[in-house]
Amino acid sequence: MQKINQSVNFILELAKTQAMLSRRFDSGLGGLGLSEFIILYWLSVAKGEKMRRIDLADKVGLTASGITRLLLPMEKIGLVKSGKREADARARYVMIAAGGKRKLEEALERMELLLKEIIPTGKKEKIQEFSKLLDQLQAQI
Amino acid sequence: MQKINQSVNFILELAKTQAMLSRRFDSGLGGLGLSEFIILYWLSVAKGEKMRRIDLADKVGLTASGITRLLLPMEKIGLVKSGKREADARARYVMIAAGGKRKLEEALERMELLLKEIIPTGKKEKIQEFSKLLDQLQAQI
DNA sequence: GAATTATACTTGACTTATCAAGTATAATTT
DNA sequence: AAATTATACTTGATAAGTCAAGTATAATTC
Repeated sequence: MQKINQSVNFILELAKTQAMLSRRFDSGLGGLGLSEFIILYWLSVAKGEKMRRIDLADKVGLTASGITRLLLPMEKIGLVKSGKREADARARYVMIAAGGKRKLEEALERMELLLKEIIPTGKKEKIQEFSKLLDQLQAQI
Repeated sequence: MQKINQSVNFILELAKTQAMLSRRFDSGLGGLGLSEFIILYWLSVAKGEKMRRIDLADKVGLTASGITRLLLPMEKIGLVKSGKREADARARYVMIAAGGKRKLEEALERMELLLKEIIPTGKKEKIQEFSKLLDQLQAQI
């Protein structure tokens, strides 16, 4: 099974990095899982601090079903709340709740600290460049 | 929750890309999940085509427990097989089985096709550079 | 060489997602 | 305006992992 394609190698690296990072963040964000963090972040920057579930799924990269499942316990413990949508009865808004804002702010600080240890200072520019590349890849998946 | 740190943004992009990619690969590799593919790949390039579970876990980026759980059904359907290790009775070898080799080869072809659609031809060099950076990040996690 | 500590692996209980199918509403076609 | 198709969301069944704790063996320390 000899020489490996560079693109395939990239997938291996990406998968490994993500597996390691999500484990690290799941246990280092003050009780917030990485996915919960990401959801709260997108809600916090959304116009009116609310989004349709489907748009949230799109931002996060998960399925609508996955979002439903993640939001359920988050709503139960007061991180988010739900609201109807007048214009379209199929959709429901999700909003970040007060508890979610507090948790997010705390988690953001912790994440920045962790990232300081993980990402070498000199690589900041490369990181930004790669974020753009990832964006382009997403468009093709 | 204003402006976002570039490193944090990178994490969001990475998580999203990985979520999208693994969904795509899970359903596009001829019945092999992405993690199964990765496991088979590492076994296929290992010296003697066998590895200790712990070394496999390290290569893949998952926990030993996760590897145990993944290998169980893979062994049952003939993708891998297990062997003892004479020198150390704590460890067990995993080996790629004939069925695993066939599946891997097929999956590798499919993945290369998918990646041709996803990764722009001009970005090959960037991708390689990115892989190296990911390697460096892993060392800090 | 006995006791301690470390390593390799597995297991129970649980979480985080997936897919396929179902429900309800909205938009489009005829 | 009735029928069809598309969208937004949820649900049942299941997969893919995690962590904490347990078992067995190996290595180290005293």
